[in-house]
Amino acid sequence: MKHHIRQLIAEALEQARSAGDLQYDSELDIVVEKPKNEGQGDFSTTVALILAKSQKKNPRAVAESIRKYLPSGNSEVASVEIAGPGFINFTMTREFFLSRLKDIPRQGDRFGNVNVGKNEKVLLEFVSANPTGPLHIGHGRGAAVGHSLSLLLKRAGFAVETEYYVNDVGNQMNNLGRSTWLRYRELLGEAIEFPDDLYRGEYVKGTAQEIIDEKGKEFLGKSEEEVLPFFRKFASDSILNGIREDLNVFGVTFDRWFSEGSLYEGDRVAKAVDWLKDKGYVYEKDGAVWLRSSDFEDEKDRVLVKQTGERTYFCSDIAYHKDKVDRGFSKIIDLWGADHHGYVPRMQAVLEAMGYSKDVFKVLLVQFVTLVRGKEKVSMSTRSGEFITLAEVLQEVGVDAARYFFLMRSSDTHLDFDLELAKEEAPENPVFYIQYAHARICSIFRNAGESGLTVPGPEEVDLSVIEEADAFSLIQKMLALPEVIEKSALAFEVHRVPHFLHDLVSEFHSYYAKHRVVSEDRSLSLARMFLLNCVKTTIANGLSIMGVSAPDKM
RNA sequence: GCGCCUGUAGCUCAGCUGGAUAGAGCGACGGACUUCUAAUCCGUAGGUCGCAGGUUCGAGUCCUGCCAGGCGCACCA
Repeated sequence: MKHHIRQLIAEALEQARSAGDLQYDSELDIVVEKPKNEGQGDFSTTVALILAKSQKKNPRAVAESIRKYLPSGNSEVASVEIAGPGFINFTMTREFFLSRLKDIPRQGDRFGNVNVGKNEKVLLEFVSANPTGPLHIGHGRGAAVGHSLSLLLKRAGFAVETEYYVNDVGNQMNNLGRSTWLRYRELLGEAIEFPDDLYRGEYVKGTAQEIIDEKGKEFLGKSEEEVLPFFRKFASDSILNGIREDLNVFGVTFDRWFSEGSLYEGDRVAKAVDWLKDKGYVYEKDGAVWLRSSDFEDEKDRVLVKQTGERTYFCSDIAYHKDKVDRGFSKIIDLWGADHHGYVPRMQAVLEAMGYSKDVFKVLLVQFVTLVRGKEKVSMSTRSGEFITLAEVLQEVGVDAARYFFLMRSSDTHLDFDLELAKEEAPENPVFYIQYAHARICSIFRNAGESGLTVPGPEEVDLSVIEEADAFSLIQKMLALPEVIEKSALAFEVHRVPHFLHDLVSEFHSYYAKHRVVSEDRSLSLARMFLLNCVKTTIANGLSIMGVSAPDKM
């Protein structure tokens, strides 16, 4: 919608320039926005204010020379006015909004989609929690944000693929196997002193019990070397399955589960290192192999191969990201927990060392989640292995509330997740507030159906009977969805979607309270049903980005 | 000590690439159900946008310094 206005302005500017009224050469960024206050029109632009300086004229005069070339008094633009220091305000006709409103049912569940992505291949990696324990609440936020971001980017026209990187090699896997082995023996009656540096969580006992159930005591008496491969594999498989299950329940799926171990097949890790070596970014020192990451923005060089000959995690991560690039993605997005932010510069350095421009690779950091119950903080201590799992939260508050709460704040602020509020089926709970609007509209339609009324199609409906100002405000709000999707996708900011929905729904509830939809006036009833059907579609599309259901009945 | 994120109403947070009079929810207070779902609506109160400078026609938004909180600063993953 704003694009349309922007187009009008661009044309007027061009005419003003060729007529010699204005001189400028650079591409102008034309900002169109919706004025906050009554009486300032439906759209407004600041181009005149921005141009004024280079024109060495006062902004109002610049505005006037633009306005000369702007259409007005036609079927779309009712009037164009200059206000304040030099704003150009557009007032649109009702027909303009009503005809655009009809696009909503025509587009249905595609309404809101845009094509700023131009089908660009994007790889979005998120969660990627190590298979050494169940997903906790922090992973939940990453999962919700990542998955919704992928849905958002798709709606914005990007060709997105999602991926979970499974860190299934390395010392941590041995530790997990060892932990399980110890618990196994403990459960079978042995007295065990459990070391601090192993995984102490309860779930390890669960895994050990599974082994007992399946295999009985057959490992007892054997050496650790003998049994470790089995325990390691069994435990990580079991945990990874659990993670998959939790994510399924949460409605989060991935296009690909990428195994770190698979990088070692065919020596892909070594090849990636060699490749960087050829470019002169790798050297040996103190018996270790280093990447000269300080040539880029990293503060120091990083070890790729330890003195022991083992490769670091960073090393396989290089191979992994090289693989991503090799697969033809022109945009690579990683979603990490904020505690990994120190890792960003070195990964950035890798991509640059590989010769890619900085904006190919983007790390999005998701800040921590604090669980609260009303006023009380729910304490979590990772050290003891006692943390709140995602599964527990889902059990308590449900998928919809959890997804909404994870998404409603900007990812780079800490999130207070109020369990008490999330599970409340009350107006204070924003998820229910929005879902209720959808259900309410469905309910109105059911009711109208009893009077023989069904929602009319865009070709048959007569919208001229809609005159209320708040209906037009509602319409403008709905028609903003494409812009919301475009902007939040380009900024990678999913939280704008729930904010948009909350605003929209609030206008709907208010409209509902003031105007009766189904009345004796048949054509007015039909027109309003059409309007509400558009609201319903807009809500449903917004909720679908968040992975929150849009119920017909509550 | 260095780096990243954050500081906006009592609480939790929006504020889109700087734009017209800083917004919402919760909480508080006061109203509205014989009427399509009151899981809703309407109204009132509540702010030196952490502090101090700077940039400019204009700053919550950009720059510098300081203060406070969170998180990092491994030949761990």
